[in-house]
Amino acid sequence: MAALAQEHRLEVYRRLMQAGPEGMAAGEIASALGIAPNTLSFHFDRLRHAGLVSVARKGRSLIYAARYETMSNLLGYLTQNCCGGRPELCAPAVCKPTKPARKRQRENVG
Amino acid sequence: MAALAQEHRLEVYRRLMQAGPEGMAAGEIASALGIAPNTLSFHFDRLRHAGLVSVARKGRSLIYAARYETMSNLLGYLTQNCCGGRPELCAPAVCKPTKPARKRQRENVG
DNA sequence: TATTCATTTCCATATTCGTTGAATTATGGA
DNA sequence: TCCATAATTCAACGAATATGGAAATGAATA
Repeated sequence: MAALAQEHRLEVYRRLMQAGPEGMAAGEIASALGIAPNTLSFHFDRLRHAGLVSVARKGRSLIYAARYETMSNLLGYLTQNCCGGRPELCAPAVCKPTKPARKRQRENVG
Repeated sequence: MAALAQEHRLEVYRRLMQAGPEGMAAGEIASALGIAPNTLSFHFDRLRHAGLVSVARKGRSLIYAARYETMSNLLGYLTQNCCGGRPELCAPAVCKPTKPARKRQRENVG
């Protein structure tokens, strides 16, 4: 989770999300965001280690792409562990745009 | 967001979430989590500065409580900014436990 | 008032983090 | 092979972070 707690990494990740499954070349992101390539490489390492991005070589460029599943897991973790037992307090902000209707639920907390 | 990117702070916040609106005394959390009181005070400062907790004095103890609204905002921010344009990729993990039956059902994510 | 308890603030330290510059690996083309 | 491009690794630095001990603050109590 700490991987997204840094401005540059968050920017990078958002760009990759916008780029979609095709991803973007490292240099492309570097020039788009104005980050030095080696600095960006450092951040990529963090993102990759956190499982937030995947990488594949294409020619002489390395293509990075966001891993949606990990973000999904992160959101699930936050709602389960941080809002656990009281999802009605946190879920609305996330679920509202998709489906505002909720039922009551009962969940035990260790 | 960086406020939760630290193990101790995340633990503290989860405890406060579990404690509910009544909150917990600082010393109570300190002994429960095995964190030195002054160190904990440092982390409380971060959490409070991030708007994640509120504090109120009760007798000679300071009662900290989680602010659900901020977590709700955080989840909203993550879904909007990181999953923006593709909420169908992230929302399922959050919305599923509340009401699984409406559209297609997805396999559970770790 | 003096004392005691709970918590914070101050200070000092070891660690981690983000960044830069130089050197290195990897791919593609002449 | 040699060269250019793309990205990484390495070494190092300043800044921020997390932590603990000592002292100070605030509030209840005798």
